[in-house]
Amino acid sequence: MTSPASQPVQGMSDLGPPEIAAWQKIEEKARQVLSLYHFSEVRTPVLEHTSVFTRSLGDTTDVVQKEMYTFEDRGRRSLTLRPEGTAGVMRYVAGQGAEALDARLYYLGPMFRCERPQAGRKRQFHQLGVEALGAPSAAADVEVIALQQHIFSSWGLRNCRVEVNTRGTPEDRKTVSEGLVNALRPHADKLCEDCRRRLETNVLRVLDCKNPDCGKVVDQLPPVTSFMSEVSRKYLDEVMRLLAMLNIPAKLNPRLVRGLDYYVHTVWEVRHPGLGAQDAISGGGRYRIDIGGKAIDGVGFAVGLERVLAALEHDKPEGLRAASNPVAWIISMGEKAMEENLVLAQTLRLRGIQCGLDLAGRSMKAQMREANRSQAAYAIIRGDREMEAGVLVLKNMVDGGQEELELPALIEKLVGASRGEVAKT
RNA sequence: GUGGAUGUAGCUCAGCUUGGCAGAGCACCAGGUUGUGGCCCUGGUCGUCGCGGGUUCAAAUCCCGUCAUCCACCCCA
Repeated sequence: MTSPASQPVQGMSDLGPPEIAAWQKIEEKARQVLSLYHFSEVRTPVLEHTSVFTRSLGDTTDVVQKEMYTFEDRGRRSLTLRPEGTAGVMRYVAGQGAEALDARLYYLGPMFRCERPQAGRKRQFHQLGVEALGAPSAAADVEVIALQQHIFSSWGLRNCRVEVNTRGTPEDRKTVSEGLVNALRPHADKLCEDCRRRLETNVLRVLDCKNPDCGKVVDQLPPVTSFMSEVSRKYLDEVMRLLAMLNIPAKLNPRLVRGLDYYVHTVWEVRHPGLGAQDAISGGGRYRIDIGGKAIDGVGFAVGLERVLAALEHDKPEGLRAASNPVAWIISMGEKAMEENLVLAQTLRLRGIQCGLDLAGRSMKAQMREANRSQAAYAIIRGDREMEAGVLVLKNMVDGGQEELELPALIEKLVGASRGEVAKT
């Protein structure tokens, strides 16, 4: 069953017919909402020059340092399987004309990170990402957060809320980290081992340490925004005010930290309870990325689709798993009838009626059982007996009633039933 | 990268402590019902016990290695 040759690579998995229906459903719903907000899809390659990521994500981030699938191709170029979507989209935008600098784009596809797999963390996983380019404004950030929430509610996602924070301007970074280090150093003895290391490498990470002792120290600190410029504080206030105006339930979380270097001003994250340790289903923020000599401003977010599906499993999948059932299942008795029924199936399908049939010559009972399993609304029975009489038996699989019809009448009836099905959904 | 748990039929799992014929439920197939599904009854099929090696008269069971999955850390979507 699980010989190495029959398994996918570690942390990667197949999506078969049982799972795929839900995937297609959430993709379709997301696309509908995205078009309401006038966003267009972009598809960039899965493989990029490594520098695309090292430059925009930051050389020292964990994603770049220890999670990327990087290798040399035959021309000895360093290539990397994309660990996230923004960098590639920015490379694309930089190659376009100036008018692309206010594009509204989204992408959907597999991302790769070579981490130790666990629940909610695959080595190949899928993200839906949105990038709204253009000069910074709180209103633009809020519009994108509103879009995100709109997509979530189209999926029927409940029990999740947005946490918002700010990273300030690029100029703020230095004062923030100096300020934090100075404020924390006197309490270094109360911090965990990891946080003492973070004091030197990445102070911001001390803020969201899960260790309760570190939390106590952090709670005593002056707010991070106090190390920032007036501009940054105003920007954050504006974002919170507009979110309230749009009735978007968002919580200011001064301890929220986002890992990638390109973020400025607004950052946010969405968590879902009941997902275990990997509970962030979406993360985003405003960014400024320098690429190809251009500085690109934008705001965006990325949603982890595997985690969304896990969250939906937890909430209530209502409506998301409905696979389309055939309208009719055709049952044949005898070889001659089976051939005629193959023709019938083709006729029905060309008329847009979804149907199935058994071509293996199995017993009536077996074929009926299959019809039942397929959840078809009707069974059509035609054997040699019906062939002689020039009729077909149409059986209603719900109430069990059946009638004999000639071919044209049967087709018309099924066309009607098929339309009814479509109208209902 | 660190620490822990698990891997037996298509699925969910028992059996492992103390080595002795490979099991249950669900699913699937057939019959009960000569051409009528779902419910019920009866019967049946399906296993390199994750993989490789070792110990032993004998290994699903004990030992070593390996691969994979899960949980937590780290980090992230």
